[in-house]
Amino acid sequence: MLDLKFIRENRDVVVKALENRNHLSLIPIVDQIISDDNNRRKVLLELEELRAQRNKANDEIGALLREKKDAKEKITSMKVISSRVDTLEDVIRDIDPVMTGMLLTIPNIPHSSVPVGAPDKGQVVRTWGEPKNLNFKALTHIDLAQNLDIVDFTRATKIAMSNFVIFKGMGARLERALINFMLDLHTTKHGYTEILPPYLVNRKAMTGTGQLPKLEEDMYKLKDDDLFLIPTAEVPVTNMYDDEILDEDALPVCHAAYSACFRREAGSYGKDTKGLIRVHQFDKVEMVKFVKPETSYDEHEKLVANAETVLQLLGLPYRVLALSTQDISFAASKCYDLEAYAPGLDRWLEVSSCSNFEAFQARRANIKFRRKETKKLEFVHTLNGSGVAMARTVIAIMENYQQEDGSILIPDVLRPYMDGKERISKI
RNA sequence: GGUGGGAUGGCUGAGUGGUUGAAAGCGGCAGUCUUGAAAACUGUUGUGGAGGGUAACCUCCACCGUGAGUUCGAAUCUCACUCCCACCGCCA
Repeated sequence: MLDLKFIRENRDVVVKALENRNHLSLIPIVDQIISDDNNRRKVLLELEELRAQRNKANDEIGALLREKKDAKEKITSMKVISSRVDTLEDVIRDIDPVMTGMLLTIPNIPHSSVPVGAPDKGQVVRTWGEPKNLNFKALTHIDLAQNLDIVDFTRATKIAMSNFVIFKGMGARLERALINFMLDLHTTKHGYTEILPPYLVNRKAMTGTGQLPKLEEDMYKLKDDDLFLIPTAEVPVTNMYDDEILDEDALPVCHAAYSACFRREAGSYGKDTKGLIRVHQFDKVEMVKFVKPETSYDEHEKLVANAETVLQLLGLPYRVLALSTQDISFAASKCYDLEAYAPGLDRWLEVSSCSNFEAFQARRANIKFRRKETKKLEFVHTLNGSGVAMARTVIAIMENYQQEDGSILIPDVLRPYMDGKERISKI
């Protein structure tokens, strides 16, 4: 959520941001917010003036009654003012939820360093490693997995629906190894504290991080309880601290959380329907940071570096993309994607998304800290990034480490997590 | 699922219609004392908003779980909702 006062005083900046995001349809909403706000403040001025009168008169009535004097006349005249107060309060009461509703639909303002334009304006910031040159015909992870019997696509459909998967045998073991490897790395080497959060959260939490109200149709929802299956651990971990004031000395607060992630992927039917690319449930280790505003862009770079370390240790070639204004998410000011190369599919796969939300989420979720120097409360900046998302990383491992005989070598760093095994093969 | 109790400031906790933004204690901050610290003592200590001022700041309004209602006036009365706690039942 943007600060209302900021919108009021910086319409140009907000409009420019919407243009850069290609959300032109929201510009009239911004103007509506500004005019409603003007109207509201006008009403508020009169209302507060009347309430001041009323408070004063009430004190006098109280004093008269205490002295057992007659206050009838005063009470009668107050009835008039009170009824006017009621009327004005109704006006405010009608405007407020409408304004809040509109405010919640305005996306964050992209940082000045974000490339302006369509998704193809995103810039490759750097690449690491070389796409492997296999001297045989690379198979896709689908063929590899089926030949090795480590992922069962068809039975998952039987018990759930299409685009769910069952990991089996060494496939399940690989998944579990990756989770543990990533958590161990972030908690012991990168200074994150581990969190294992609930997978169901309430509407307030979903609104706090910005998934709601916009993306409700993308979420799995338990309508009897008004709870949602989390699309990412970002939601529970960020909202852990909603309505809290964090200790300045404790910042930055850094958490790493494994969770399953659930996405309906409504509207993406027909895209990436095969294999592990786009599934309704996948595992992910997420990194979340709460930081002082002046440090957030440095922390953002560190966050990306932490995610990159995962891919480097796994030996997966990848590239870092600075997303453009039309590609960054609703709540983000800036975002880097990490894409790992998958030789079987012959394409780059997004395995991590690292964003700086500045105060956008903190304002929604009301997460602050008190600055010792000024003794004032300020919103923290929040950041998060995948470190990294399992399913697609598994694709990259299978396809990059495949051997001509159809087996898959296990990356060195994972072997301690897999009984020291060197490869996944038939038998 | 059943029954009861509760929700007040950073925390504990008082307060049942009129100087209550809210007692008291703890904590925090500043000071006195001390070589330093502790103790003791003194002072201070909520948030959001509107308006005014270059600013330090000033004035006003709102906020005692949330929302509505009664009233000239609500932390206090009424209703609805949410959440929490305890016990019982069920259960990984």
